[in-house]
Amino acid sequence: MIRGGRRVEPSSCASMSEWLYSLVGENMKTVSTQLLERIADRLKAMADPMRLHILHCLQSGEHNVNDILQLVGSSQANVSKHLAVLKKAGLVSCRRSGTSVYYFIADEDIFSICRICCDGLQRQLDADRATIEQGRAEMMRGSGE
Amino acid sequence: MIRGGRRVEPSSCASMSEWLYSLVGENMKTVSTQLLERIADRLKAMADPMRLHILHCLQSGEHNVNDILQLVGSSQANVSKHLAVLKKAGLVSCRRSGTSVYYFIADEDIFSICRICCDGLQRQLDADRATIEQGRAEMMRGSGE
DNA sequence: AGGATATATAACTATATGCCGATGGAGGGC
DNA sequence: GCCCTCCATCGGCATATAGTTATATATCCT
Repeated sequence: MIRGGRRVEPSSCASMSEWLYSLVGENMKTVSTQLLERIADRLKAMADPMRLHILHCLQSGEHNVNDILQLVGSSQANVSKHLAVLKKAGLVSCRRSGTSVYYFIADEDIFSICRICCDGLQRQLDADRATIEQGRAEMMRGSGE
Repeated sequence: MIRGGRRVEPSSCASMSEWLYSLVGENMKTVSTQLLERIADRLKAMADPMRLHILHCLQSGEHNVNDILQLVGSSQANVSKHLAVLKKAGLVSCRRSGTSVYYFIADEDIFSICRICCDGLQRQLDADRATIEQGRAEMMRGSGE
């Protein structure tokens, strides 16, 4: 937390909630801009269909770049850049073996996030469908009068 | 390490498998591009510091636009546009009361996602610190010989 | 109706991002 | 050394996005 000139070191906090969740200071307005940016960066790294595809490919285990670009069906340069983004965000890591570079998931939590998103999409669709069906029923009743 | 095919099975997969988890078809390559795009859109809606700030403000309860722009300290037009993005993504909803429009969280799961991101950041920082400390210790030993 | 307030939208600029083609650099086999 | 494979990076182009200013819309009040 870096508000008001005083800086609280993570090590001096008992738990994450004390540091990261010092998100909220004395009042609602003192939110750490830094933290918001870092969360945003992390989400931004995931918020791309191609990168999600790559992550999904790596879910089954590590792969080298050549394998990945075959799996996702894109150019080498493009995949390489996306991998660089994922790596910079700490979502994947890599190791060298000969001329190949093998990438693997560094943070399994990304799949939890994906699942939460899928659940949300599902709920949203269910709600939309219910709304439409209800509306349709009302229209039917209206035309019946 | 993570390689070796571990797969995260969603607990509620039974209900989702038909549509959402058509993600994985017979083989790994048949991933629904549509689903990846929709997940990406949802994450993209969250992946912005200003929008995260707004969401955080709404965590305590509904607020009208004027309150929100005071809380986050931005212009009316900008906040309004961000709210439109969040609404389109289904993350917030709103209701009208007089001339005011009150926005509120439509999907509490976003906070779970934030929480996961914070956990990840924390782990990452801890790992970085450990690496640096270990490296420093090795350097110390090296100079001592 | 007309004015006041609250919110949404349009037009525009600056910046960021995704993609491609071409080039550079690292490791392995000859 | 030379070449080959694999990967990373650069320059360029097209699009997308955050931000601002100005304008439009909606509701309430008199």
